[in-house]
Amino acid sequence: MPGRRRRGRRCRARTNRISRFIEPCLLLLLHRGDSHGYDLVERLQELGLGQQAADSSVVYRYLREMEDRGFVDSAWDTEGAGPPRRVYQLTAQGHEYLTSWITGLRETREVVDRFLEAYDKHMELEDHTVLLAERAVNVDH
Amino acid sequence: MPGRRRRGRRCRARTNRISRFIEPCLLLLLHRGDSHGYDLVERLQELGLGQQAADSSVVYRYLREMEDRGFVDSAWDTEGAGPPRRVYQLTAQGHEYLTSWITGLRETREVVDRFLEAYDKHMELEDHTVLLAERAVNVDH
DNA sequence: TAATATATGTGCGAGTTGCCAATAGATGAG
DNA sequence: CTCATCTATTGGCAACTCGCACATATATTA
Repeated sequence: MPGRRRRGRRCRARTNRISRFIEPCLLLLLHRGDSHGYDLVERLQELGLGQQAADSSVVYRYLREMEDRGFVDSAWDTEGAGPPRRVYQLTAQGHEYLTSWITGLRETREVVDRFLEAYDKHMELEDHTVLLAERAVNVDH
Repeated sequence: MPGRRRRGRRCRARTNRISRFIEPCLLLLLHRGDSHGYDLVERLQELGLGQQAADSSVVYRYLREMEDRGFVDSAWDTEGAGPPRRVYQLTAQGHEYLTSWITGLRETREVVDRFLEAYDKHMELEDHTVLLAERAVNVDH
């Protein structure tokens, strides 16, 4: 038999597992109009991505990464109140990237749907079997 | 203005981003009946998680981790042909864990649904505006 | 005996992400 | 004026994830 094992219990992951989903959300918000990071953090909640607030550092990081990849442009806005804002604008490439995210999400939804259906069907069958078994017992007595 | 930036372009992630989804798939398969890793790798494809094969090392890793967490039990099967198999069996805790995964996935589906609807609605409105604008131009001329 | 299929496992390196701290301008209270 | 606070952006780190390549071992077949 292959190698032994049994390792120490690790502390469970605290990962959100949805934060990559922030990317298309940001792209959609920017498609509705130019905006800066701090504002986007707040507007992400309205989009309702699981009702929990997105971490701001994550949002800023995605914005910078997307700029590096050419999906958004940025410019400093020193007008208006408060410290200067870096205002982001969607590029043509960013728009394409958003549509590719959309197709990807539609596929994801189908995969999840298929899985949930498989689960429901399996559980239904099991219930049915259990019912039949119980009925059989009742008939026997 | 806060700190400078502009970092080197990184090579894009090759992560599947769905592989955590392997976990509930394995649990469902084990709910249908005891099985060993090599077999589960193949049956994962039938469950259709994006048509691409799951990496076997990932599957084995999840199985071991789930055993550490008490969601499955394992026993060596030296009967039958070929090298010995570690046969996994779902525990009561594993069953609970599966149902918690199911509720989580239903939520995920709703979040994705809401997002796709928001996208469609936004794009519809935009098309409409563009149509109106074009019509206005036609009327003007 | 050597190649192949079955079956399980380890190690590594690159990538991801939540949390916390640093920076800095604007604003309002005392 | 000075200090606290709000707005706004960014950097760093430690923990975790995951695909890939490889190691191991048994059974089957050529």
